[in-house]
Amino acid sequence: MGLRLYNTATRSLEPFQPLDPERVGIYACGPTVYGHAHIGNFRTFVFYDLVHRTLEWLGYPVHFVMNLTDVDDKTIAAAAREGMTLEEYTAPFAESIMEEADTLGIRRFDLYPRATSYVDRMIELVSILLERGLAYSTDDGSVYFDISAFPDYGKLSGKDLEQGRRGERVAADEYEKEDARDFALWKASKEGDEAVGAVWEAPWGRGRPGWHLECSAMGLAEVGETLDLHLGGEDLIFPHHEDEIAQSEGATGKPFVRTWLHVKHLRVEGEKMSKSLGNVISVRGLIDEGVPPAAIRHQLLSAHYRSELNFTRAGLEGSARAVSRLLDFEARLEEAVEEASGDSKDEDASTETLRAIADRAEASFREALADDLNAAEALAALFVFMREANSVVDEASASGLLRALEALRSMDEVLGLLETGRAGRVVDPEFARWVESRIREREDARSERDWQRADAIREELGAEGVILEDSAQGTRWKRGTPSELPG
RNA sequence: GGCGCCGUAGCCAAGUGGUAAGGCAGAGGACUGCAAAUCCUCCAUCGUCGGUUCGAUUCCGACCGGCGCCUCCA
Repeated sequence: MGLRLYNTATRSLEPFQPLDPERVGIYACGPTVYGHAHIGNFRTFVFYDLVHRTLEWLGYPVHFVMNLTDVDDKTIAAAAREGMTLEEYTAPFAESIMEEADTLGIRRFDLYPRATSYVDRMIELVSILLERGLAYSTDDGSVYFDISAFPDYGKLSGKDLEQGRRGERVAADEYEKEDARDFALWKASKEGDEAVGAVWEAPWGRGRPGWHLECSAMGLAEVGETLDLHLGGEDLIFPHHEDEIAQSEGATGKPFVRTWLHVKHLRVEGEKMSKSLGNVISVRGLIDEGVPPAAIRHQLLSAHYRSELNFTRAGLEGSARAVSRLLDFEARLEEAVEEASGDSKDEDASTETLRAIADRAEASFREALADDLNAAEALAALFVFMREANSVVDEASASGLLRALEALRSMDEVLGLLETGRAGRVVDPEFARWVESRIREREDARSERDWQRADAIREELGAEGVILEDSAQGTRWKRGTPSELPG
């Protein structure tokens, strides 16, 4: 079955059909870099990552662009408060967001354009819209989009245009809009703007671009006149994306976006995350507390992107355990492959069974993703695979085990849990040498059946975060996640 | 008020017109010197009330409860 996606514009599942199969063009609304990103932002970014990885996994050549908004009211205000230019103020935030994204296993997209680098394009767009009579400038040098000239306005969000009555309350408005629903393409400069360098020369006056304009400019410039996919948080449907459509289509005369994908907001411990509730969670904070990044990623992937996700502490612990099992599973397969290739086990029934298990798992995994990127169901397929494979690992031959390992890693190309989780188990070599020497001492004690000494060493290692696993092939060790450690 | 979404086991969370995936937690068992890891077994009738249907958790309606957008918040 081919990929099907839920298109916000049509409110239905549609088969995915890129305009150009050689280059799938995707634009995602990125963060405003005026502060640290929170876990809600990262639900969205992890979703972008899921789209990115899934399409590539399915074989599509993807061109994926996510913008960074480095000029808007809040950014200007914050920069002014700090006495900095926009550039100086936003740079560190952009950097920290990228770092955290890396930590969560969000693969780099192809391009991260910044709004301030595309102002020329925005001015061009406004000129075209003015020429075409879709926009008007006002005495103060601002420019507004004339909604009444764009009949499709409201189609994406399903707004009833007759709701806001034309002309009403315009007099009371601080701007000189002709219609309360018109939106700014260009804002005439104010003193604050000058101080932080948020001012550009345009034919109709000095000022700065309106927020919605940047995404049209960057999308058109870096992806094309018609995007295959445009992604964003659910809150952007109106007015941001509605306005993007009006500007872009008004300027090009072509459909701007074929499929709109919107991700739902998350909740924290069952409540809306908000500054007033004081429950805004930062990824940086979680990581500093010792929460494994892979656990965060797991929880963010555990619910379908169009449903609300409840981000909780308890869930984080559960996710840490789940990821840990996945890592154990990979390690177990690797070890088994090594052993099996040693004693050249023959192909047998259990090998065939393992191959069948892997095939079936990949098939249901693929089906889940193809069905509107159902990551929760894909995860279920992976865990069923893990249970079934674990039960035959000891009997299978090297070729069967390799097939299982290949399937596991293939699925992780999309989920990115192993690759993210492995980073948490890296230890420095000196520590590893110490652990191994303690394990050898414990082996001596065990061979003398000195259980007390053996257990004492295990406890000593446990205090350092090391978990031991005795098996017929010797003792394995791993570094445990906080939730697995005593205390 | 307008548009829309959700209510599945202790927690998280998929899904289907024909008696409900997966994860975490929990109970019992196998394995183990003891553990760990792993495996096996157990643990829900799907907010309430009606309707349609041979049959509904899944469709329709009402109600109760929670939530989103409608103001440059992902």
